[in-house]
Amino acid sequence: MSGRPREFKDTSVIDAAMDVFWKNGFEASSAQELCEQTGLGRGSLYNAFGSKHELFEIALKRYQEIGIKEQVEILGGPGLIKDRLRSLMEWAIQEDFKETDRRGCLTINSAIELGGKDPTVAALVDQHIFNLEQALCHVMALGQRSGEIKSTRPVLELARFFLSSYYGLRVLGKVVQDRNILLDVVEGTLAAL
Amino acid sequence: MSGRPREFKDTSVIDAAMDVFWKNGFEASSAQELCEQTGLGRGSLYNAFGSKHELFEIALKRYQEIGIKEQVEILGGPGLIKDRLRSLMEWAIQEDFKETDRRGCLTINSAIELGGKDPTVAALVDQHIFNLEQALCHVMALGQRSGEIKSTRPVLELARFFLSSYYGLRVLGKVVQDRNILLDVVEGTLAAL
DNA sequence: CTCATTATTTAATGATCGTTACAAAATTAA
DNA sequence: TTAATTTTGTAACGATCATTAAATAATGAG
Repeated sequence: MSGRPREFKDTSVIDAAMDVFWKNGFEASSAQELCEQTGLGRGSLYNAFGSKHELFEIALKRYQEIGIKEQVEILGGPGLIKDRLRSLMEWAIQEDFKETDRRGCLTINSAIELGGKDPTVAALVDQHIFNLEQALCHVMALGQRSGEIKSTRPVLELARFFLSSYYGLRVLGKVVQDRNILLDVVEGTLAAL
Repeated sequence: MSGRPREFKDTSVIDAAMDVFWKNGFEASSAQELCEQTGLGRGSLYNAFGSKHELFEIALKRYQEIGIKEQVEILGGPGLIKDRLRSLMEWAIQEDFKETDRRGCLTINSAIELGGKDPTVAALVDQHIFNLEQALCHVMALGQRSGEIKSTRPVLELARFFLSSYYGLRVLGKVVQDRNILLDVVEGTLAAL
């Protein structure tokens, strides 16, 4: 049965690969850089993960798991509903301005780069969007109940509307240098709820 | 002075190149496909445009010129302000669902793929965003004056907020298969103004 | 120890990448 | 017609692409 044991932890390799794809995108990430950053030889990497695309899928899944957890945590935190939604957007802004190379959101990056031609990636993103939509529905419902969020609109519409604005924010965060633009988006979005 | 005359129209070559970049993205567009779709030989293409990247910049500029013209035209059309804004979003949805391969918006695609690492492209996108923001400011001001748009918020904030939601819509249009999601975004956004 | 199994390392695969060199063709100026 | 200039077509450039083949190393089972 079991032969030579692996010399690496799957999780840390995937995290390293995730960073590479996050920084470069899928096409611009070479097997060489993947090997350098993960510390694996070519043979090991392909033996363990099959192909660049399969590794990408795994990395994207990991990113989404981490991301949805963080986001749900922010949305489920203490305080007013609108403050939680604000925290989510401010967290995104901080993410985008953290590093000089503007990595953005890997899910959105993947949706744009591959979503139109890669059904597997499209499905992954679609599912993630659904999960975020669900979490947002939950908070919107809470907000409506407490009177913090207007009840003139269905929660699903509110959730989807917020989601769209949030994703637009992350697109803008990729290129815009004037942070005030992003802050206006936050204020405008919250004022709409 | 002038030697052998060119056998092609610059505009049609740029349009063809634009389609290639739009469909594939920058990295995934090869010089070979560019030659095939433009009809030019490698020599001619490089002699005329210098490099793949320069050609891309030109194609992106052309796309933005056409796009901003269409968008301004929609925003400056007849009818209620909110109907014009709705038309803009519906136009985007129709664009995204027109073809099976979901090309999305070339400006956003470029922002995501290159914006974080390519200052030239980032500046191009930034400028385009500014132009759209200006156009939206103008319409928002009109709407406030006529009472169609709420006056409790500054026009710049409203414009930026709408822009963000609009860009988010285009991201969602890349992967989402349920058109109702996009329609909810439209309704939610308009209801917020 | 021996054997089967799995991982690692290294080198190499054919393909394709963006770009260029070069000669032939087509034009204008003299 | 000749010279200068620019475009075109073709062939090739070295580099890099993702992937794999093959040999070696390390483990557990019998």
